Amino acid sequence: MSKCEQCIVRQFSSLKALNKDELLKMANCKTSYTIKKGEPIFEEGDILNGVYCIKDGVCKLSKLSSNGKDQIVKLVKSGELLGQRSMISEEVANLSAVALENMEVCFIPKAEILGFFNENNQFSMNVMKTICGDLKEADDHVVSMGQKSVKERLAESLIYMHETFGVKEDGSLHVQLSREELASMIGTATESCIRLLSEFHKSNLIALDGKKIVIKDLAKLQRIAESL
Amino acid sequence: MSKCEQCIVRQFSSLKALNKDELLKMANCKTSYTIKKGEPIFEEGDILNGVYCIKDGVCKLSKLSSNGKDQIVKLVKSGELLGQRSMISEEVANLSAVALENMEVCFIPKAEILGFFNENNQFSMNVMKTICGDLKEADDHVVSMGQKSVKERLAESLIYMHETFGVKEDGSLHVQLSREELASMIGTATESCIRLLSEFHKSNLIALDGKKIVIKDLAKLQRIAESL
DNA sequence: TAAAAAATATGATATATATCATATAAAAGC
DNA sequence: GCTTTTATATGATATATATCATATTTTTTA
Repeated sequence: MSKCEQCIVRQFSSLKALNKDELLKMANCKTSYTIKKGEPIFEEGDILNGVYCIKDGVCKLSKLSSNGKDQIVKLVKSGELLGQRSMISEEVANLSAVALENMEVCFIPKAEILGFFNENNQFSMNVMKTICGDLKEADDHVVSMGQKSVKERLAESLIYMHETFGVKEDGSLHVQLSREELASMIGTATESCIRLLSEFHKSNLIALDGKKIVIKDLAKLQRIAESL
Repeated sequence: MSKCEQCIVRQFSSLKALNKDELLKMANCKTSYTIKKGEPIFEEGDILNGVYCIKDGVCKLSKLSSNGKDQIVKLVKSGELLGQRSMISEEVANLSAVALENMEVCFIPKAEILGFFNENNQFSMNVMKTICGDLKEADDHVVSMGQKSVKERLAESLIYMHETFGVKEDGSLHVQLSREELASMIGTATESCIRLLSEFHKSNLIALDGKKIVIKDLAKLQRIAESL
């Protein structure tokens, strides 16, 4: 069993506040497992009796709207924690988490986390700051959705993926979404999304090769995203 | 100076966890003031050196989009706290807060709140739960904005105002927004908002009298909001 | 590897929504 | 109380986006 000490999640998440003892305790109660591309980590409505540490891979957080379609709310990458909100609110999950690539995650039981809350003030503070950051992002997301056109939102999403998850050796976005998923992130019809991608391609803003997307003119995309 | 003990904010917010001593300390360092309809409590970019308790009145939280238009993100009523997120994140305000009616608020300095964080675990936990609740609301808001039509969102907003802020003696919504504000909450053009209100009026779902809106058929509005 | 299924792409068309114009009504200022 | 300004309302039109249809490509499965 690995000791959590060198884990990427520890370096990037609230867990960096934990001391050696706490890490050891955590290592002893965690469960590690792998999740294949396309499989859920949890689904909306599930009771989460703890949090998930993402050791490797990217997943999408989405919610089913009453019109029967999914809206992707956020993408989450390795180093982050999942399920904190539901655990703290003592509510079932509000969003579903589905793997976009093969993933490695660890599950840490609620009791353990609550223990850290009581004993480690810095850890509590870190969690609080993370959730505050999520809230700010979500508010900004609402503003985009309310005020920007689909084209602007597509440009914005491409930039977001570029900046947050980076590119592969060949320069293509690391996160590969299907056109349907990209549309469900932007809040538009799949066909509209495809059409706008073609348009960006024709204007030489991006290159397309199957699911691969290469951003060729970040500056111009940025101007589009900012309604300029 | 009032002692905070009987204050409505204490009854409804995270502050309910404070004991008599803490309330007294708070009463001694708070500043109360009134804010007239249309005036800001704070604006995005402001440094907030504390939190605001809303004793009376309703305000809107909004953010300026790059297209030059405001998006209203949330409405906040008496009994709630404002500015917690910015204070915890140690960032400038992400949203502007503007009074929709005459308001009475108290300002509590940051140092005081941080003191409660350290000494009163229940208070910290309450704040955390509040912010988690806000995050859930914001995520749900993103889903609405992405998946619902303007008509559905208008129905949804009317229901939200009805349920959250209630009605006056004459049955009209307690919160009165201008058509422009309502549009900026839904994320649409003012004219579109006006047209849809007229349509709801003609279909006998609502009654209109100047800024007053009376919901006449909540069930049917609910069905519209749910895309049914 | 062939066949079937799913994803991507694009055209034609319908619909929702934005924009511009203008009229009327309400509110604010003098 | 009258004038000016601002908000509301509605029509005409333009534009963005959704929907439906169908072709093509890619992926999956047998």
